[in-house]
Amino acid sequence: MGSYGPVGLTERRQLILKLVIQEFVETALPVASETLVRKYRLGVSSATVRNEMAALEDLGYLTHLHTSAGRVPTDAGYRFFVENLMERTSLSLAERRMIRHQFYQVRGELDQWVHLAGAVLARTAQNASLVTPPRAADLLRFRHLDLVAIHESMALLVLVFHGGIVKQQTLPLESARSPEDLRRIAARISDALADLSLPGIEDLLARELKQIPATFGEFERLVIDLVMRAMQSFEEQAQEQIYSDGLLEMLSQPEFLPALAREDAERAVERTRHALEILKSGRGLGALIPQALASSGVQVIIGGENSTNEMREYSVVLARYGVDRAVVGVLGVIGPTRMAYPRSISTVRYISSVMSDLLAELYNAEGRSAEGDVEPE
Amino acid sequence: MGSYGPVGLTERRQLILKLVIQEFVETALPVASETLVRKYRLGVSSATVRNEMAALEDLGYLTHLHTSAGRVPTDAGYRFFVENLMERTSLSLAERRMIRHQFYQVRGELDQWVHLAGAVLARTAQNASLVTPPRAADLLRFRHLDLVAIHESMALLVLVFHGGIVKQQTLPLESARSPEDLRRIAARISDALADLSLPGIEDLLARELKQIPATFGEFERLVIDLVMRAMQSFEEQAQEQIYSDGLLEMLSQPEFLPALAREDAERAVERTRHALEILKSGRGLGALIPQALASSGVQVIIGGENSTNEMREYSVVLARYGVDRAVVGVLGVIGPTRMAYPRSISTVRYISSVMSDLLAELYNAEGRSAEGDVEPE
DNA sequence: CTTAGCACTCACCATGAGAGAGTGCTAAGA
DNA sequence: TCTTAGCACTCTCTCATGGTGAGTGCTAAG
Repeated sequence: MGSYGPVGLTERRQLILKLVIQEFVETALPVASETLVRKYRLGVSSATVRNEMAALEDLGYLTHLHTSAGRVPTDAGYRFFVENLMERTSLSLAERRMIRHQFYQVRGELDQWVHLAGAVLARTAQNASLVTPPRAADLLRFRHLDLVAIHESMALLVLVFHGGIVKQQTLPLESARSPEDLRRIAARISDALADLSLPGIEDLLARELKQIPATFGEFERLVIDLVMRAMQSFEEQAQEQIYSDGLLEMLSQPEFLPALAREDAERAVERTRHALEILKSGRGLGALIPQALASSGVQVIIGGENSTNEMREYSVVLARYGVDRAVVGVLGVIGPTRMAYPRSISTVRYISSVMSDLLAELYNAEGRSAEGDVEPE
Repeated sequence: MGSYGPVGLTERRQLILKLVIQEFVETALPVASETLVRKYRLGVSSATVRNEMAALEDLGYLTHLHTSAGRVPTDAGYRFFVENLMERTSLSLAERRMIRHQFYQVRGELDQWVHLAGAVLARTAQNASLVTPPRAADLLRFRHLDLVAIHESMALLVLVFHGGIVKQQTLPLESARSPEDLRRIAARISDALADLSLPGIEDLLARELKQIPATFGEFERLVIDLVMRAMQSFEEQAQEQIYSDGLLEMLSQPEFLPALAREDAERAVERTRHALEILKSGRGLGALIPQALASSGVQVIIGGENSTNEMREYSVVLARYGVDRAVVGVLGVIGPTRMAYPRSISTVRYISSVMSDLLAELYNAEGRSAEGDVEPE
């Protein structure tokens, strides 16, 4: 009985904190001392539980909105729960199989991975999801380009970068050119720029300028210029790109449903708009991405721990995915602070590992999900 | 005074109907007889207006929710307004310039057009927008393919179809192949399949089978098979693809804001969820697309005119865009039946014409927006 | 055909009472 | 010293009530 936890909390208090959180996460209703005693056969009276709750409140782990309301966890309470009390679970075998299978079905279609990840995250964690597309770990590197004539005065420039990234761009033609001509030019430029990053291409051009018989003609220079501009703009917008899904799943949480939430229905509407704005604009989320890219492991940001005040009522569970030193991205779950953290965390961890495996195949390398302990199928 | 409108409505009744609709669209509040007299100096008493309103109600153009509430247009009322009363306006020159300019900035990036169209439609009409990507008018036609080695046992297959549609797909390699090898194979297949549709490719293969020295090796056959499968799945999912944007703009309409809408705030939440579901699932929208593709001109579907009951409270303004016999798509605006129809219609018409012009450049042809009367910049 | 006048209908709002849930405190018991 | 029964207290939620105001429908006179 006298055993103390990490922060001087008796075991019983830890148990009560844990139960309060579990109960609140499940019902979204403030939890009463009586409820705990009844539901979990605590073997003590509600008065005792009340005393313990009061202590937990003094310590900052719980609050209540008014005198006669049950207890609700604070951000600090959730934090303690996530770090010390929570049982680490995995997704069930059936769920993992199902998820693997879905990814297997689109394994050839690289551009579908991000969408699928977003959809699966959202459905599995019953919250909104965010996924950044896989990006070159350091600098974007050129792989290949192709020129396709559309008609006499217009061509399509197809760019392929490392990491399976494909971009398309139209290109006006001064004069008609034969397919063979275009093919030859494309091959020549592809070979010249192969595996170069943007600075690498700049170097190449600088060196090439000094040679008397110029390697590239005017048209080639135009194409290379377009390539560079595309790479430039791609790198600039790379950070901002956050794909998100599962708005509907998140809005099914009682926080957004006035029928269940006791408070005024207007609050629910405000929250909905707010959530929409956050997901659409990415404000408050953008700052989390570099942070998640820098650290390994699943990151949990709870409510007010967010840098922006806007995110005070939301928690975010993030992980990196990808292949080290080659291509990386971030994916995660966002929802109200009252979130099933164990499940969100295991979902994020698992999908991160699946995405990493997929990318590893592209790179012929070991996948590198955020956590070392990847669950195998 | 004795002049009669198309359906036996006196001119004064038509005027009153028009004013009720204008007023209701503006304020979202039921409009009272007194308000009309005061605001528009009708020169008659409110009692007279009430009599006229009662007549319009008998004719099915107006209703009111309860005895002591002002009048609200019915779907039939809106329909009559759109067909007979509404003044046809255009977007202002400044707006058109701005929009053209935005499209000009992404003119090279084909894949941005749809997003931009969605964003601009939504912002200009202050409602949600829907845009289907441009699709081949009849059958998808192959233009070109390219093979890029990623590593020894993996290649990227880049497919280019008519209409600037680009698809990517990974392709496992049985054995390592040199870039030249891949290039040669890609060129051979590209030439063989150029401009063919799916049935065309099937024909080609059937003919080719009869020749004793097979034109294509095993690997080539594999690639062609992938091409065919990609074309197949692309055509299958072509109809379903509806991009939508502007949810936030639509949710700014008073219908979704309990603060302004007098009714219960719960209704606002329900509506929000409902709108989300419609836009996300595309249920009720999918049916409208073929209809819009088939007819030229701006289509207006008002409330209950929608086939699905789900869409009873929404109106949709749609137009086709594209290049006849080559590539076409549909774009439009969706919002509550209480919608600024003239503005929505002119927005849809204008953006349809801009998109058509852009596509026409790709095709070296005349653009073909839904309406003949394209406003020039 | 128009309109002043007026009764009537309803939503809306503030008020207040009553019920119920849950706490905090106190004092007795182990 | 810890636990607990008992109880007062607090606060939300709900429901009923009556008053107010907006707006209509009707009637009868101009």
